Amino acid sequence: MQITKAGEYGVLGLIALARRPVGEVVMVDVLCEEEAIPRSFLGKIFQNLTKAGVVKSSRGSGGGFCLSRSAAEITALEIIEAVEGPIALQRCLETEPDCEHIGGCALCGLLTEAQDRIKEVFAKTSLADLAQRHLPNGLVQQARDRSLIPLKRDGQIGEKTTEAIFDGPLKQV
Amino acid sequence: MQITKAGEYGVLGLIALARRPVGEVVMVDVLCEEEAIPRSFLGKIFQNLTKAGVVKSSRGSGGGFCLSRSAAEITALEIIEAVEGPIALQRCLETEPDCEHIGGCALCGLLTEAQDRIKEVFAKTSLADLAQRHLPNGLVQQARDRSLIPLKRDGQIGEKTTEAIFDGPLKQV
DNA sequence: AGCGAATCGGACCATTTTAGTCTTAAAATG
DNA sequence: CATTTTAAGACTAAAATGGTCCGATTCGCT
Repeated sequence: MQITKAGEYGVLGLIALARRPVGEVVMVDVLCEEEAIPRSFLGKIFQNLTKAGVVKSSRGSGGGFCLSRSAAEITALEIIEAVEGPIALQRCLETEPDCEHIGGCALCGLLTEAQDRIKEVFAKTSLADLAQRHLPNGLVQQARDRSLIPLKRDGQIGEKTTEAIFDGPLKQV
Repeated sequence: MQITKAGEYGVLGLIALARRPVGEVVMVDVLCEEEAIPRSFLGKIFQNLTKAGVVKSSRGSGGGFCLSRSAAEITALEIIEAVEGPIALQRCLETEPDCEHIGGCALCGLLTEAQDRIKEVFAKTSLADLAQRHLPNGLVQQARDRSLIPLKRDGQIGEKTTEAIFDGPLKQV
């Protein structure tokens, strides 16, 4: 009962993409650096996102990925299901439409309800929402290396600290 | 993002236990037959439920398991977490208390919310609720073997059919 | 046309988890 | 003390997870 790394990376990669102006084509390598994701893995994940119609890919020199729609029109549910397959807590609904227990199964009812709640949460959150409140993981890592952020924080990060992270000269990892 | 077989069997086994008068000691073998669960597997699962204080075990001849409390006081959340470990959609909260992304991670917020919703659903459902609306899997299987229920149903099972399943002579599988 | 840059698609691989089984030990009953 | 039942843990096969790697393809540029 966990989100997979693939799902996690997929969302993070898209957040990095969503930070740029719409339509800008970005290479996988760039996205990986920003969010500290293994390169070849994100490539594979983005293949699924392309098939699902979330991003558009262009090959060849100058190629890369861009969002196929505005970030506000892409939901977290869409992203996660594109990468991990449909969210299905119970198995019976996945393989066969009828539960083995023929309507007398209490578990199915319970799991269906839980599943619906999860989907609600994911469906109401857009990629734009996520991008807005996300601090790039790669930059955070770099900042930590340069001791701009303490490893164990005692308070919240203030505006100043955040600025410092973004303004400092970036060491490409 | 699925419930495990262990979790599923744990709930079903407890439902079977909850159908009896409180305090009655039942052997694993009996519960397995009723819900069509592999014997040795359910034994192991019930070990965890014992440790978690959901059931009490007694060894030796005449031994078995019984609920440690009334079924109304046991929640589905308690059962599932006892068997599968704590429900934690995101990993960062599991291993270390601080998210890697130091509060700037949009994913953590999203997953935490989804996780809270799941827990709500599971926490508000008691074992008594589940037992009430559950038709024993083993019996359903047997009934199907004897063609009391069509494999592909066209409608819902009526009262009559349900009665028939419970009243018929039971072939122990 | 040809070269290099870059993705696509799929094969491949190591590790972990899942879903069980089996065996030995320990406890309770008669 | 023999039988019955759980406890605990070792063991195993199969699937999922988390990647890597490489050849094919396609695009842009000269």
